[in-house]
Amino acid sequence: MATPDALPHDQLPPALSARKRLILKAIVEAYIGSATPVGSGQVVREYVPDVSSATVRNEMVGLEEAGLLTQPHTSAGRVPSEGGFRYFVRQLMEERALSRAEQSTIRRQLFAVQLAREEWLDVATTLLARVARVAGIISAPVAAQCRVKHVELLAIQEHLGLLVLVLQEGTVKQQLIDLPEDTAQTDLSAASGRLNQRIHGLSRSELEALSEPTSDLEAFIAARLASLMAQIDEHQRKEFHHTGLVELLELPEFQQPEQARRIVRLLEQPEELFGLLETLPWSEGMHILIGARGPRTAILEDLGLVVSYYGVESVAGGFVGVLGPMRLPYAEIVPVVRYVSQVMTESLDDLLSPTGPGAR
Amino acid sequence: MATPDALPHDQLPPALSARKRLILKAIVEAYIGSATPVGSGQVVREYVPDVSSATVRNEMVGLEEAGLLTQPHTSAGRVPSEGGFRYFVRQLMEERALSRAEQSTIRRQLFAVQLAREEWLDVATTLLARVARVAGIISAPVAAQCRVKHVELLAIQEHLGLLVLVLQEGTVKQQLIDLPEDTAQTDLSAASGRLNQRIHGLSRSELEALSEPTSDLEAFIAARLASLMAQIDEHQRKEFHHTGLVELLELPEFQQPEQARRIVRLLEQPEELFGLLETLPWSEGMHILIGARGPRTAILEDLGLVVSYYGVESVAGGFVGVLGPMRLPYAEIVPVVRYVSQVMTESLDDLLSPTGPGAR
DNA sequence: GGTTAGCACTCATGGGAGCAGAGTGCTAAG
DNA sequence: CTTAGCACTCTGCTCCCATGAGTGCTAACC
Repeated sequence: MATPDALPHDQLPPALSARKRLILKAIVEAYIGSATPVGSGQVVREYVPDVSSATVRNEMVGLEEAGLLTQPHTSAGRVPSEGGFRYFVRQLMEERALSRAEQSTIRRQLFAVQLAREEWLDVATTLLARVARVAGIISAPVAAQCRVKHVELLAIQEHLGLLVLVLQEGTVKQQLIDLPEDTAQTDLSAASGRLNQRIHGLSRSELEALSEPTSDLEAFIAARLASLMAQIDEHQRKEFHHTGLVELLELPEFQQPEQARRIVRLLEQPEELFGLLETLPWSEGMHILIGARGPRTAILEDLGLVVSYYGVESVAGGFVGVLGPMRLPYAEIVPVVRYVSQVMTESLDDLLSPTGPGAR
Repeated sequence: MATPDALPHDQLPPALSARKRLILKAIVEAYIGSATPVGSGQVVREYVPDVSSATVRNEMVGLEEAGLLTQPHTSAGRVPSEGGFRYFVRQLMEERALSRAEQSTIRRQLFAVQLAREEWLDVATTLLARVARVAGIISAPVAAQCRVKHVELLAIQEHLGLLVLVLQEGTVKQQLIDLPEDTAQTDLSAASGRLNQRIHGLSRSELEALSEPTSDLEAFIAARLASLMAQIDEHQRKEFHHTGLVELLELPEFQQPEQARRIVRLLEQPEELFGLLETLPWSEGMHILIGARGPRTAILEDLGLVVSYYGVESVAGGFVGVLGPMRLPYAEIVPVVRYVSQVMTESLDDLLSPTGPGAR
């Protein structure tokens, strides 16, 4: 099957006259605001008062031939096509700069939960939701191999122990395990203490490759630890948070039950979304995906996705961003997503640095 | 404001002839299956072949006068009213018994995650979703005060410690905290060891009332512990899981965007649902709420809710159940919800008993 | 040559009118 | 008390038409 993932007009955007660009920008902005087709009259009235509607109409014909606009039917106004939105995002959009106040709000909230890493993604999503207003907000950690920072085994009851694992990025996981025989807490502490000195910073596979266990108990702990880490690596890739679904369903594009179900499915059963995110190169940071362009992005038909990678590759990280209708207010959202991911990366760096967060 | 929470015909259900009951049962069952009004012809054809449709019509007039049926319009069939559904659930429904196989599936899955208490509610919801087919499934832990089983403080870095708290019902919570000064792990272990002997089984408020700390460090740990427990008590009441939203949105009753939004809101922003659940007396176990009957249950208009309490009052517990359209297949769902909550209670009992789960 | 006024054309939308079908309520007979 | 028969009611559907928004084209204008 051919993969039309890159259309020619997208690699080399068509050169447009200044006025065509102005009109396209006007139409996209108007459409983002209203979700209704934009007519030549409206463009003149609200955006380009110094030409006539007939001129605008002539230009619109050109824009339509360039594949940037479409007409739902003959006597409706114009709607930006996928290509039109992409052109807008790349060439026309003027990103709104974040104010000092907005920046510090974001920064404050994300650093506030730095010690409660488990709630981090929830905070990030609600933060995005508040700033970006209407939109489905997603955040998902990326499946990097987790690495040990510290491990401890506590005896809770006879035969019952609690394995506590602190990961390098600051999250803590634990699991109740059956203890092999009556084991004193002191033995457990000693064994895990010795183990700690050897496994700091190791991933699951490295842990398993570790040789020469000093004692049976140590080997036992290491085995349980490896199993827990395998679970985490497996489970982490499935963690996914979202907010704003209710607001999303109030938008006109989701009044048709079919469309509503599509976006609910995407957010509630995010496997497909994960599959898509995995294909994005991390290095580029920001990604703006608009509509379907091939089998992989078929799920994004009529939708827009603004995501950014955060974190440190191969240690800890993931995606945060906004999913919504194709007519997202990109000029507002892009800077917010960029800044949030940036602060999240900083915060992670902070925690991963040897001095720890107390050193700030 | 008057609270019409109890209508007369609900306290004392009207006495109906055997045939009326038969016909009502037929109509409710047919409507649960099809979501379309049921005509006299259909009743005769599919449920009561030994009378004529005219007879059924005559009986239906009586049922309508009793408030158990309604007519969407003159020439449509009958639809059960809220009262009709309630009557059905109380008097007519024959609960489908769970097979051995179903019981053991439920039991196996819930006990399988006994050691990973954090995933418990997710397992419960997906379990219910699978058995109950189409419906929004909820599970929410009830805000009981959490009680200490064991506490441990680990030094992770200079100035940075990890407070690990095992709660009596088997869940584990942890928090990174700043350590007061350079403290050796041995000091921490000793202090938390001493503390453990005194705080076993205490709730937050009891912990705070605890007198005579043996050392500064011990007092410090106790204070941080109390703060963490306060957070848990606060946060736990907000935990809420659900599944099956996508399937729910495919039902005919949720094709109108307005109705779809209502149920999505209920599941995504469950505060209102919590408010309702809190008013239910725990002692009764099973609750079947049908439609709106007063200010409190206004959110349930056109909806049906089957929930059961699980757990041990004032220690740990919550609600599991099914939320969906009013025409839920109650005869299928009620036994499943009952059994699931029963097994969850057992599993909790098991864990709370002094011997622990290993003793099974 | 680009721009604009003028105008015919197209097409979605919304309001009846007419029709078929389902289901009822009533009446009178069994 | 039950039931066959029948008139009646109401929805859903289709067809039709008027309305209006917005276009595309042409010819005049600067």
